Amino acid sequence: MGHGMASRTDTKTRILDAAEKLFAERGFSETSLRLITSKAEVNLASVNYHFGSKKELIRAVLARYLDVFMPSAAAEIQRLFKNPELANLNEIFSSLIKPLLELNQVRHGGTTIFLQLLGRGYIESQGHLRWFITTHYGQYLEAFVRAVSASAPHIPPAEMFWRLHFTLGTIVFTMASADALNEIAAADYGEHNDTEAIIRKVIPYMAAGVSVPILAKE
Amino acid sequence: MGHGMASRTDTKTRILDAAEKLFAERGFSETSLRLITSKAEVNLASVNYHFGSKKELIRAVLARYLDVFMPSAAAEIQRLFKNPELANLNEIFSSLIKPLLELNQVRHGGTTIFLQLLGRGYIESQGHLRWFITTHYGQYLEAFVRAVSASAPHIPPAEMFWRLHFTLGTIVFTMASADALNEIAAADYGEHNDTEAIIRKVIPYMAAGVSVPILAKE
DNA sequence: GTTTAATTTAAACGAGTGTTTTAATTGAAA
DNA sequence: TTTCAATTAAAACACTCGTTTAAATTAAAC
Repeated sequence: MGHGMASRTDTKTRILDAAEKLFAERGFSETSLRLITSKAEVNLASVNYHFGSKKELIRAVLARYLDVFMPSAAAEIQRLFKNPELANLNEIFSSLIKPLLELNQVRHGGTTIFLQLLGRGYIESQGHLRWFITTHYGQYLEAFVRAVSASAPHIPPAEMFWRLHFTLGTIVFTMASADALNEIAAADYGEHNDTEAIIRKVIPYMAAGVSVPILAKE
Repeated sequence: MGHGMASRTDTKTRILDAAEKLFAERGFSETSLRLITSKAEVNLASVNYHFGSKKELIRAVLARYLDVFMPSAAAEIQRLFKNPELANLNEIFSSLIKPLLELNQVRHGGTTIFLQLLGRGYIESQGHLRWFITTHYGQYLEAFVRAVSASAPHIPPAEMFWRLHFTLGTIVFTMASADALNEIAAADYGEHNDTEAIIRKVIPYMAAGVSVPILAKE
């Protein structure tokens, strides 16, 4: 029963740390277990020993971020609605900035990595990560959707569903190519934006899109 | 020199038709040449014989659509600006609908396939497809950027750069996951949207985001 | 009808994948 | 110190992948 607790945790963490970086950079299926374990300086078989399979490793990588982000984000939303006057969309989206940037304290570059992982998870892996997220964190997602819907009551639920996924695509694609975009922006416009600056640029864009009135058909 | 022209063209077309469908559905790296050639009912080696490599097959699949879409889209933009009064953003984005839907006449389901391919191309394949598109079709892209900038003169170039990439992310992510989103929308809201319906939903979102005034910092 | 180049075919190649197995090592409990 | 389960390690397994090779087939040119 008693055994080397320290070394086991260490190996698991080394794997998770190496995996999340590589997954975010190159995607899940493009990242082999051999590359992960060599970067982590652990044995190849240790992934299957500690996590069971590659698929479960992917889930563990995502869960480590979601377990921090989701409750924090939910608390921010709740705090916002304690206020008597209704929050507007910009405020709701902006309330996610703090939980997102806190991920940088959890791990270096955590904010960018998390958003990139989220994007990869939704695009790759036909549905099984989407299912994992909605079943494990559905309560948080629903609370967020309710908050947004209350702030834009003129948008019907079905339309809001689509617009929130447009929003997901906007943020996820932007963060996935943030490094490349930043290089171009620096070269062409002399701009140097960190992750927070980009988030603050994208929020007005998303808020405007989500709340734009639906045009009557001609 | 003279040789079986009919059979060669037929084989190449069979490969392209099978490949574009599978690439759009499952992504490039998740689609094996063996799956493509079995669906196309041609020999495995014929891909390397006719296209050289899998990477060049991917480019050929995309080029077959871009060669139709890009000139058509450019013509629409140009036609829009022949009109004395300035076009608004909704009109500019909407002018791409016709060129997009024309792809359905080229091939069954062509519009969806093209947009999904575009999304896969920008997300997968780290940069080499992005490079292929900008170097081969850059003139068309620049004309489009000029048209959008003229319609939103209150947005400085650097900000417009970011917002157009937000827009790219929105459309690309949406189309890459269009099938999955449509399934959810059908189950949860009883909605059944075709590609045109989704395009018409996303355009107001993007137009509002691109043109939203920049807030003075507090 | 013969020649000749284009095309198709079947088979193999070499490298890479996730996973499993079996043995060695570790370190706290007895 | 012995015991024994947890962990690490090295190797092999059973695939799949894109690509190449070499022979067979096709059909147009002469």
